[in-house]
Amino acid sequence: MSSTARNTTRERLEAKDSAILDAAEGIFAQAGFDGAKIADIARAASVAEGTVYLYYKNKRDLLAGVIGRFWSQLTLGAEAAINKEAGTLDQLEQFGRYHLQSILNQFDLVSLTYRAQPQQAQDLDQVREYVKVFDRIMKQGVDRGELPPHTPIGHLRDVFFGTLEFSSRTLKLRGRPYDHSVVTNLLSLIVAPDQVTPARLEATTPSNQDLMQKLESIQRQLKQLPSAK
Amino acid sequence: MSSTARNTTRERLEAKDSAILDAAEGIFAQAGFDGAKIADIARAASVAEGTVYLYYKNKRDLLAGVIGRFWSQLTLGAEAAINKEAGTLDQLEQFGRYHLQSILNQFDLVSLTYRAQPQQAQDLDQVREYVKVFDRIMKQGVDRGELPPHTPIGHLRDVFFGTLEFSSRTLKLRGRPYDHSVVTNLLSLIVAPDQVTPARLEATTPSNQDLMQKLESIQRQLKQLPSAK
DNA sequence: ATTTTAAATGAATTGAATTCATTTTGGTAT
DNA sequence: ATACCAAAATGAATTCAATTCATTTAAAAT
Repeated sequence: MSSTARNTTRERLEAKDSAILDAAEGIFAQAGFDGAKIADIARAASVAEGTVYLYYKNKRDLLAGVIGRFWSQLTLGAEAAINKEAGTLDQLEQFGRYHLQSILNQFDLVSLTYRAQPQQAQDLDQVREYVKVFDRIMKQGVDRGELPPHTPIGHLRDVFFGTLEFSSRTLKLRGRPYDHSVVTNLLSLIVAPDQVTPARLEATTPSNQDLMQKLESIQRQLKQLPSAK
Repeated sequence: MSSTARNTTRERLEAKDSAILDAAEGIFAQAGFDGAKIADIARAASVAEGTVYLYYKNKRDLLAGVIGRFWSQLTLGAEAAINKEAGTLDQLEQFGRYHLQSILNQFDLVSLTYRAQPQQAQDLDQVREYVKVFDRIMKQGVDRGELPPHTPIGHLRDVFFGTLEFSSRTLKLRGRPYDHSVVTNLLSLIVAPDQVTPARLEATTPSNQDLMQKLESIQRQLKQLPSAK
């Protein structure tokens, strides 16, 4: 078996796998999990019913494959949509906008993500990867000194994704399209200092050490200025 | 047909309906939608399989019945958990705490609420009723002058429920129990500091806070300078 | 007590997921 | 080229559970 031959074989198999996922994605999104028939998926992928089971253990596993690929692609799209040079607030806005638009466009698929008890923990691996995009932006924001040192990233992550997911449901329910004010409003809660509130302050009350760090960070920035403006 | 007789008949039917819902709730929660077998539910409710279909058109409809009753009860529980005499922030905290605890305790049932494409719009009627509890608290807060006149209640509603739902998923995923800081943190985002009762403000406003805010504001201004960075 | 109507039953039907004995295909060695 | 083998694919047969329905049982009305 030559290496080239093996490659073409694998490519052929991957193409078929991909065809099955494409078909399944369409049918799942259109008919829901229960409504989707393996027979239909097989037909749409131009394979026999039995073939589907060579690639996926069962219907649930097939859905997991579709969902996993979907979130992987979403992660790639997000990386592309975010300007790494921009400031934290801008990056958050780009990500928030991208996220809300995406989950609205693919609402049916997203809804299938958390169908009752994801059997395998690793069913959500790709979702976790996606969520890390937010963590990275926030961490960078703290490192850059654009966010308070003790920003509760974990909590804010739940606020960010939770709010956008719930908002997408609300919009869908009312037959409304993408609404940028959802993102704006959310960001104002997450990053705007003017709206910082007592409990949040309590959670993030900076120590004198934090203040010193902040001053040093400002000092470093000042040094980069050619001249005082 | 005497009025007493009709009552006992109806009561008997309602008791049976209730028994079916009880059984279904337990089995759906334990086995998920697909895993739940009508045969098991019927056995648990001590009725024949066919009887289930006299009360509910099909399995999906039965689930809708379970979910509807669940959220109705949650609404009653919420009303009971909230002290109407208390201030807005306290009421929100009571509701937030109640909500998070409830959806954690009944996580499996809650997960079944938004299973792919709720067929009938009215499947979510009870959820809407529940959500109104939040609206009422907020509206009262605005009327009482405890919240700003233009508080975006609709947006904040999505933040409130979205965050708590997502947080509950996070906690479950990590095998963590109820965590009050989730509620505290959320409320700090939703309720602005100058609207909070003076006592609470005094208790939680440290002086370093102001310094930190000022420094951050200076830093943001620095970033705006053309030559910076 | 008899008739009528409603409720309940569970065996039979149906429909779709999954399996598996068989066939086809593609690669490798002779 | 041909024969051979293993991998891949097929789709008819099996299995499992939702749903239906002819029949029985219980309750209400007369």
